[in-house]
Order: sequence, then C-alpha cells, then structure tokens
Amino acid sequence: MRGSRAQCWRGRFQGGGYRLTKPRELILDVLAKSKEHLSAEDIFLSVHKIYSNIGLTTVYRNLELLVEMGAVAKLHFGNGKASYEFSRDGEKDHHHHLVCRKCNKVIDYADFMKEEEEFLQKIEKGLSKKYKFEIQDHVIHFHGFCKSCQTS
Amino acid sequence: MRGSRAQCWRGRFQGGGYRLTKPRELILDVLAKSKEHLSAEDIFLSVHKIYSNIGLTTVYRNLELLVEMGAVAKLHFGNGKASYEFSRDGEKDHHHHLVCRKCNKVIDYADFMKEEEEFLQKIEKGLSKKYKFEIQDHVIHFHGFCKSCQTS
DNA sequence: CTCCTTTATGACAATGATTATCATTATCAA
DNA sequence: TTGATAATGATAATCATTGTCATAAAGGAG
Repeated sequence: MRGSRAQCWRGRFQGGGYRLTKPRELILDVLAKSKEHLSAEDIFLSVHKIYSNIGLTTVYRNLELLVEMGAVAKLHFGNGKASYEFSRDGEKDHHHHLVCRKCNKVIDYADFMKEEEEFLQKIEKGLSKKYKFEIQDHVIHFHGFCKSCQTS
Repeated sequence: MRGSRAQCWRGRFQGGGYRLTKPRELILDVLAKSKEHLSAEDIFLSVHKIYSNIGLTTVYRNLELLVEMGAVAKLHFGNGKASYEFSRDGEKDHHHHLVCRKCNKVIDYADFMKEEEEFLQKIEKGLSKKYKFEIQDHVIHFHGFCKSCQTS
C-alpha cells in the first residue's frame, strides 16, 4: 500500500537522475490531495504542518522540476502569484477554467471535456505538423465576470 | 484621418468616466502597431521614444484599466513578466499561442481559427448558462517544445 | 550495512516586476 | 476660462521568485 505511488514517482525521478526525497514526496502528496490549484506558498504551508523543516525555496525548486517533467502545470490567474496543479497526463479529472476578471475567482469545469479534448487533439495534430512543435499540454481559460461580479 | 480612432477610444473611455490623455493615446498606438504581445516595459520604452515624460507607473495603470475594460488581454508565458495584447473583440487578427516550455518562445497561430471560434462559441454558450458566468474572452495556450528545443 | 559521490536541502540575501503614495498637472464640462 | 476631478510621474514599498552556499540526505558500490 504505502509507497506504491511513491515507487511510481521514484521511477520517474530516477529516470532523470533525480532522487525521491521527503520534501518531494510531501509536495506530491499535497498536490494530489487538494484537487485545487495551489500557490507555492499554499503548498509550503501544507507541507510545513507535517514537516516543519521544509523551506520555501525547496518548494519552488521542486515545482519547477515537476513543471519541466511535464507532471505539473503552472498557471496564472490574476492574483500575482503562480498556481500549480497536476497536468492532464490523460487523467480522469482534467479540466479547464473560468476566471473572473474582477474577483479572480476560478471555476474549474469539466463539462464538455469529451468534446473539447477530441477537438483539441485534432487541432494539436495540425499545429504540431505545421510548426514542428511538440505539444504536451494545453491551457484553456475563459475570462469574464462570475455570477456575483456581474453588475448588470 | 488623425483622431478617428482616437475619437473612438475617447468615447469608450468617457463612457466609464475616464479621460483620453496623451499617455493613453500613445499606449494604445504602441499596442495597435505592434501585433506582438508586449511587456509593460516594452510599451514604456516604445512610448518613451516619442514622449519621454511617460512614467512606467502610468503604463501599468493604464494597462490595468484596459484589461478591466476588456480591451486588452494580459497573458503569462514563462518569463516572469506579463504580456499584453489587444483582446479579440471579434477582431480579424485574433489568434492563439504555442508556448515553448524550454526557451519560452511564443508562436502566434491563426490556423484553424474558424473552427476554433465556432467550437468555442458553442462551449461558451453552455458554460455561461450553467455557471451564470459572463464570458468575454478566452485564452488558449499549447505548451511543449518548439522546433529548436526538441531534444530527440 | 557502511562509505562515498552526488544531488538536494534550507537559511538567507538579492532580484525584479508590480503596486502604493502623494504632490502636481491635465482633461473637459459648464 | 475656470474649477472639480481624474491622471500623471517620481519615489518608495511590496512581495513573489531566484541565486548563493555551506550542510545534509539519497542510494549505488563494496
């Protein structure tokens, strides 16, 4: 039980010459548990609760690594800090975002995902051929006003 | 000739209780001329060439205003600073982005736009109904490796 | 299991983009 | 032309993120 997922990650890390360390494991745990998009500081605080040695720098460094590995997506909504979440990876809970222009609230939606993914795959194929670009992931944000920020 | 566009903007500003000032006019000019996504500093430097009084703060302030007005889109690629460009507004030259995960190069593409826009409109309709969210704009980014950053 | 090389960590300082402050100036409706 | 109000620009302040470096931990070799 314990460690089955850890072992999977261990493999992914070691493939790149990296090691599976406690901070890394805990960061992954936090990311996995909270389906939300978290800031580096959010993650730092969560990990800190059970491992008070963790340093904020380490969190940043590992997020950067995970982004490079393609395991984590770094997103920007409107609040000045980056948000991180697991990237699609063909996962079940892939989703897209509605971002409120006023209060910066973010709604994750998973409706229409089948159609969207299907459509995106077609587009991706065309684009990667034309631009010789290896597409690994995508981000779709709709911007506007959420229910409570609509003036009219 | 001169001023027809300015008058249009004057109207948009005054509708919100804002004024059309020289810095604003020049910032809009720069944004209109360069189809590229520009950073606040890029814009500052461009305006500065012909109006050396401009302050960086003013550029930030006005970009923020334009974003609020829905006239300008604020985007984040991977270089630590925000990029700005006119938002769609049903314009001819609406486009989406391919962002390289390694060198942060951004390719604007306008292929498949007809299909994409058609598809997005359908999605937007469904989402705005379900989430009572007033959608004004969207962002689509594909992430991966550009031609010259592909290792394999 | 212990040792050793290498990678990773954490405290701290430094950077750099963005924002707040505030006295001064410019816009524009009357 | 004038006056109320919005906008500007210089400066300082904030705050997320990155660089530095001495120390600690991982994990392969023996």
